[in-house]
Amino acid sequence: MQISSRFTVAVHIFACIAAFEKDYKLTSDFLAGSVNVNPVVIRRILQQLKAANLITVSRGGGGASIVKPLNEITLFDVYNAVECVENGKLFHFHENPNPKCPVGRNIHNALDDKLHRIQQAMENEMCKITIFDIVKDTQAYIEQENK
Amino acid sequence: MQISSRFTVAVHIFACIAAFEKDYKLTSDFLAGSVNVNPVVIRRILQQLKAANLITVSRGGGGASIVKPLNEITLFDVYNAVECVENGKLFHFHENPNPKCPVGRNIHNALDDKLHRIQQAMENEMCKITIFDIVKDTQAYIEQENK
DNA sequence: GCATGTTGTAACACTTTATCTTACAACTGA
DNA sequence: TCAGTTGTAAGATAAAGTGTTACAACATGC
Repeated sequence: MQISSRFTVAVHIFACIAAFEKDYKLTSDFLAGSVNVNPVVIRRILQQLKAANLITVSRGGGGASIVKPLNEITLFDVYNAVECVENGKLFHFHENPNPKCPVGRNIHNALDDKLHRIQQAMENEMCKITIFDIVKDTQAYIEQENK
Repeated sequence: MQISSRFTVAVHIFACIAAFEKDYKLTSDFLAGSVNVNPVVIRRILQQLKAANLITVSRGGGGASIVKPLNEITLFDVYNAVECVENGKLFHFHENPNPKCPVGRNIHNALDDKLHRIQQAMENEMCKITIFDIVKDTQAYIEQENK
């Protein structure tokens, strides 16, 4: 199964805030319009990003804003914030290998470190990419349109 | 969401075949006993591994066997064979960003290559690990038990 | 203080996917 | 021919993702 679209939606939200914070109030309705999902979906993700100390959301008044420099927020931070995988484990290991079978009771030992290495490789790459990179490239594509 | 347990089950199957092929006939029932799932689940995975030319399954007679040297089968081969993600895309991108919004119509452009890099990092690591590594380590753990 | 707009969150519906299970025809080797 | 096994369909169940409605809590401007 794929990694939940919450992740790409969250990145989209950051890109929107960065692009429009000077000109608009970034309400869940506004963001929902750009992402094209229900505002409640946006609010739920905003809550997760807020819990991870990546953004603030103004109750009552409305609007979200980013609390750190864009180049200090990595895709891994966002990925973690929106909890795309259970317990941080990318792979779902079959639950009950047979302990009476020599292979069954040792497959976890033999495989776990390798699965972990694979996951690490992915997460390392996520750490290398920041929201700033996304915002910069998005702007570049937008400017390219205006030529 | 996590990557389907079909993947770890498939690896478990390889470990079993390698460990027991001299002493037992590797039927779906036997494998199901070690993995601790329904034999039909095993058969379906065996079909996928067979379609990827990694194993053969004897109809009628029964039993599965591996068709290549263990060190020529990577975890990536297995992962691909059991189709853990749709269209080979690890990330589920939200379907309909708003084309009327500058960010909405460019977020795909700005993000796709980065998601691809992340996926590549993971797949590269998978390519580095072979079934031989798993089998070897499993045997090591089994021998350790007998001390 | 009140009206207005917004957030935070619960509740529920719907869809999709994974996983499990039963059943049985097709096949193979003894 | 028989016994054991595979291949596969069909349906059950469970879990997660996603969409939607509703509404209390809250902040701000007037």
